[in-house]
Amino acid sequence: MTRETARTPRGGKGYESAVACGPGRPALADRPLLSFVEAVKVMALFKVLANDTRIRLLHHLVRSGEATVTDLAKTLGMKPQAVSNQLVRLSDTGMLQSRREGNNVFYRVVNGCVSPLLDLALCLMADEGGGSAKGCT
Amino acid sequence: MTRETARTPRGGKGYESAVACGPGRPALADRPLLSFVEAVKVMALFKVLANDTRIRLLHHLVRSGEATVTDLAKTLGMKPQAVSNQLVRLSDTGMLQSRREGNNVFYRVVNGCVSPLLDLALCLMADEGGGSAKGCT
DNA sequence: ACACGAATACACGATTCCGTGTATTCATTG
DNA sequence: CAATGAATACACGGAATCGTGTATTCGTGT
Repeated sequence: MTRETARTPRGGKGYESAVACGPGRPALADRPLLSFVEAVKVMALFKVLANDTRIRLLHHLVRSGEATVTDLAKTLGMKPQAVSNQLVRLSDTGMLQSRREGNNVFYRVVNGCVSPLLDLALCLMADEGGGSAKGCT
Repeated sequence: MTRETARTPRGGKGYESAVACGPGRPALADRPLLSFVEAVKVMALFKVLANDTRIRLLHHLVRSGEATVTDLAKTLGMKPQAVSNQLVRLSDTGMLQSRREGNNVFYRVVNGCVSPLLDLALCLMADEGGGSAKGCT
């Protein structure tokens, strides 16, 4: 309780959420502090994204719309087993969905948050290397 | 229960980036496929976020603007060593910045992407638990 | 100089994760 | 039915991660 000043007029204090995520969602800064279980949930989400293979899979799927396991395996230069493992993992989070057509299984992105999230990540990544004026918005 | 209809009118093909991340940035779907090193960089970023302690630290800092190590440690109910470790880790990515005042060290968020990223994560998390209509945008 | 608290640095034990290799299931074709 | 190819299930070895405990640095006050 030394200095409560600062109070940083950063964007998003009193605003609504920057991302259009349903109507009337309060801004992040106005939400009550994340509970432990909420934090664990968010952690689980980021944990799924914390893997270069899964990131490349997601980006390829965002670009192509749909792809089979072998197609993805060839594109990434990996074995189908490894790719399938990661695809299952991505499906468990609700980001992906599979569709069987004959002998092949097509995967596609079914959650609209995935693309913005990747975009924002690239954004933040660019800022790191950038100079002083950080912040994407 | 494979929903085969769909054919998903994937948003963001030909658009600019959904996140205002500098002018003229192409949409994610229009970018060339992520190279290996790019994917590794993004992975490193998500890896830092893939921890409940760091997430709660970030959220608390987004809310309070600035806080000391002991303050954060008390808020999270953890030892100062653990909190300091995670704060250093967050600082290495350029999300946080430290400022010394007397005996205490204040940390604060210095990258504008952090808040939207957390917001979007909560968003996606809500969708998972939600029913059928997935997608935040 | 000395003591005290805040913050950090470092090594250790337990846990988790990822790709590989092997085996199994599913669908098509001869 | 046998055979092939696609996809998945499962256990294994190597690597990374996290909080703890101990020791050290930094700043202040007596």
